[in-house]
Amino acid sequence: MPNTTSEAREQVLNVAEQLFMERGYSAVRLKDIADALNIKQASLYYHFPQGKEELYVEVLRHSLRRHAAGIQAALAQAPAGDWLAQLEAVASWLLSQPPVDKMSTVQHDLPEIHPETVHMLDEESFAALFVPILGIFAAAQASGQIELEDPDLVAGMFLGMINNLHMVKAEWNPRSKHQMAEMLIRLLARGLEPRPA
Amino acid sequence: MPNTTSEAREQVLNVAEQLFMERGYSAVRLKDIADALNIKQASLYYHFPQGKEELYVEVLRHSLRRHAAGIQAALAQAPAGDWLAQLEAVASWLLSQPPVDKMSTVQHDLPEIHPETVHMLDEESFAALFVPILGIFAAAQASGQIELEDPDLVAGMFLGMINNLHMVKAEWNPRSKHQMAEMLIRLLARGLEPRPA
DNA sequence: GTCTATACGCTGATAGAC
DNA sequence: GTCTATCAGCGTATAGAC
Repeated sequence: MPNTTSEAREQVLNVAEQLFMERGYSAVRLKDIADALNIKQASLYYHFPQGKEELYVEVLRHSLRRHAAGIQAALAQAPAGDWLAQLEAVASWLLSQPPVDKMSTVQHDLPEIHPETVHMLDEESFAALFVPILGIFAAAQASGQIELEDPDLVAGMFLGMINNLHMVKAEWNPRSKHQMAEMLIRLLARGLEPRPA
Repeated sequence: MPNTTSEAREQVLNVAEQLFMERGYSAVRLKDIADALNIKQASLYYHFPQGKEELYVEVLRHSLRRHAAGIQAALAQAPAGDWLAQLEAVASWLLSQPPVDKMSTVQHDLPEIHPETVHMLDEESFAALFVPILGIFAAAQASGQIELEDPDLVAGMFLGMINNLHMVKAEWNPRSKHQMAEMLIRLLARGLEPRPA
């Protein structure tokens, strides 16, 4: 019975995720994925009978599920109420993973995908990525630790900012991505500090 | 004599830029570009005899030249020494243009392009986009208006931040991109404010 | 400058053996 | 689960007329 969880299928998803995320949907050939797995292109159809599009969508869902769990875990491990530590924990998780550029992915690649599917992915990525981040800022604001006009905007910027770090080549900046994330978060924190009227 | 500046060629570049920037190199078919111009696919080879890759590279160079000029113009028009106004002017320019995601473009699409060409584009985008922004921050820092540890990092973040705004769908956030840019810049400015030890 | 016609390689996909 | 064999369709590119 295909289409269920299995060792081999999992491997396909992981390898495919790597490739799709770094090159985008249309630039990745099924042969590339098969080669990376040392199997033949046609063998992929055992796991994903509907072909490339199904594989891609499953990759995205797989990735989003992992991110939802990873971000929750990062938050659980960070001191409750410490929004700065929480942001850093989430950033650290995001940097440990292949890039998940919600927007870039969704807008570059998904024109080629069925619109209903796109909508579903939109909602899943919203729940997995955006909502938890937004929660951090909202809580910090509610407790008066920060002042911000538009939590949605800042949450989106945060995600984008961290994601951009994935693309910074080592030659551009000598620091590690984690160091850069930390500096940017510190900068953000300064900007959000409450201040006397 | 092809390969030179001409009305038709310019049109091709503009239409192709739009498509390449929103879908990425491999997802755009020469037929898509031709259709948008109401000409036939093969006709593109009159202007770009080397084919798709040449067209793409010329699109990028064309775009970078326009950005270099546009950013300079934006800076010239902003009050000298007013780094905030300068950032806003640059942001406004960038938002008026099709996206130029230096990094996303360079890393998604350019695997399929000759490496030497990639290097050249790297340098051109560095000079056209990064250097002017960096200049703003460096000058502001030199004159003591801001305090920042890593100007390169902040300049890169600024570019990425503005570019991300291109992908924010209207349903996500009711504000205009310019409003969002203004808010983000204000936030950044707060974070960079010098403060007493 | 743009067209028609066409060649050709590549890619996604199917069928069926092991 | 993975393989070989095969194919239809698409996308790039070329040749040459207008």
